[in-house]
Parts: sequence; C-alpha cells; structure tokens
Amino acid sequence: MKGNSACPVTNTMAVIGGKWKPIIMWIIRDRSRRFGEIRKLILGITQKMLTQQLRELENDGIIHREVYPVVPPKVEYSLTELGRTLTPILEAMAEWGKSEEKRGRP
Amino acid sequence: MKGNSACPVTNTMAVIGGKWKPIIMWIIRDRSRRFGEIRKLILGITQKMLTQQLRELENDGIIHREVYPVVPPKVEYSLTELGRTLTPILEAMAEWGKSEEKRGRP
DNA sequence: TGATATAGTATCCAAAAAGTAACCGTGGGA
DNA sequence: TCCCACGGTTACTTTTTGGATACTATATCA
Repeated sequence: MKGNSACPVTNTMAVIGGKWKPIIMWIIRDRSRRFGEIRKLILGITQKMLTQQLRELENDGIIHREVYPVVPPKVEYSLTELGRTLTPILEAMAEWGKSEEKRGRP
Repeated sequence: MKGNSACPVTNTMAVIGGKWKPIIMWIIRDRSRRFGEIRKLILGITQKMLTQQLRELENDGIIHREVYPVVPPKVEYSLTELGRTLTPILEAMAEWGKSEEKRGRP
C-alpha cells in the first residue's frame, strides 16, 4: 500500500491523485476498455503517460489488466473490486464538475 | 474558471487536483484556520507550497482569505460557499482512506 | 536596546514529472 | 515482399514542481 499518513484524505490522494487517474477510472467504471480506446477518449494524453498511469493503478490493485494473446495485441482494462469501491468518489467528482459547468455559463 | 474539458471529472481535477489541496480543504472544512495552524497540521508542506496552493484555491473561489490588520499579522482561511459544495468529495475521500487503512493492516 | 512572533516574498537550485520521437514484434492481407 | 495494427518500451529533452535560505514589516515584551 501507498498511503500511510495520519490523514485519510492524504492516503486516498496517494492512490487517485495522479493527473489522469480519475479520468481513466471514470472511463472504465462500467465496462472494460482497450488501451487504444482509452487513449482516444482522453484528449491530450500520450501513450507513455497512459501506460504509466495504468501500471500504477494496477500496482495499487485498482484496475485489472487482461492480455489476450492475439496479433495484433489486445489488452483490456477494468476496475477491480477494490477499484469499484472508489466509484463514490468518482461520482461525486463528476457531479461537481457538471454543476460547475452550469455555474460557469448560466 | 479553470476546467473546460468535455469530461466533468477532468474539470473537478483542475480545481482540486493539486498535491496538497484536498488536505487543505479538509482541514478548514469546519472552521477557519490561521496560516501557521494549517502549516503545522500538514506534515511536510513548506511555507512556499502552502502559500501557493492557498492562492490557487482562492483564485478558484474555493476558499476565503481574511486578513486582520494586526501585529504580528493574522490571516484566516475558510471555505467559501462554493468550496463547501466540494465537501461531499472530501468526505468520500476521507471515508475511503479510512477503510483502506483497515484493509492495509487487518 | 534588541529579541520575538506572524505571514508572507524573492531567489536560486535540485528533483520529478511530462512531452517527443524513434523503435519493437508478428500474423495477416495487398 | 512489404506494410499495417496494437500496445507497448526506451532514450532524450523540456517543463513543472518543490526545497532551502534569506529577507521583509512592526507592535510588543524583557
């Protein structure tokens, strides 16, 4: 495990605090997605960054990586059970982001 | 406003995504706190970083900065009304962090 | 007289994060 | 025969972030 500070918020940040991580989790929250699919959905992310963030989430036990031994390669990512326990946070974030949009241009 | 991506989660991350921001908000969530008080509560943050993050939160309308014209200086920070709309996210994060602690050492 | 407390700024340097571009393997199709 | 698809890896450069230190103002206290 990553976080071991006295503050629970800090511990959570250690896991989901990466620049792209919440968006990645949000995208695969309901069904598994292929690498290229995720990349197309996240504007501005590079292949390297996506790989890196996915690896970190995998190491933290948040997502599952399923490799299909076919050519060309096919890899699918999905939330683990532990990852799904984070969805309340993601939903709260999505809801706030939406209401903020409205506030921004009323 | 900062976030203008298509994704609401990304918009939220643009506001609370800083390394220390959630912890700062968490600390001042129930009552206003003085600068030095916050600094003592957040282990490892430097004065510069705290100032920087507070300024950004202030510019995004999340926190309010109240300066008392006394000597030595006294400045208090508190959540604005907009800032308080973020507390569901903070609470979800705190709760997850706490359950994760238990999972970590059962 | 001079130290103290508080909330900062300014400056410089180191470290970490992120971007860019090239390369890889391999089965199938043109 | 050669290129493409897909999901990477690697090396290199740039940008961002963070840290250390010194400096500020000024009323009060010893």
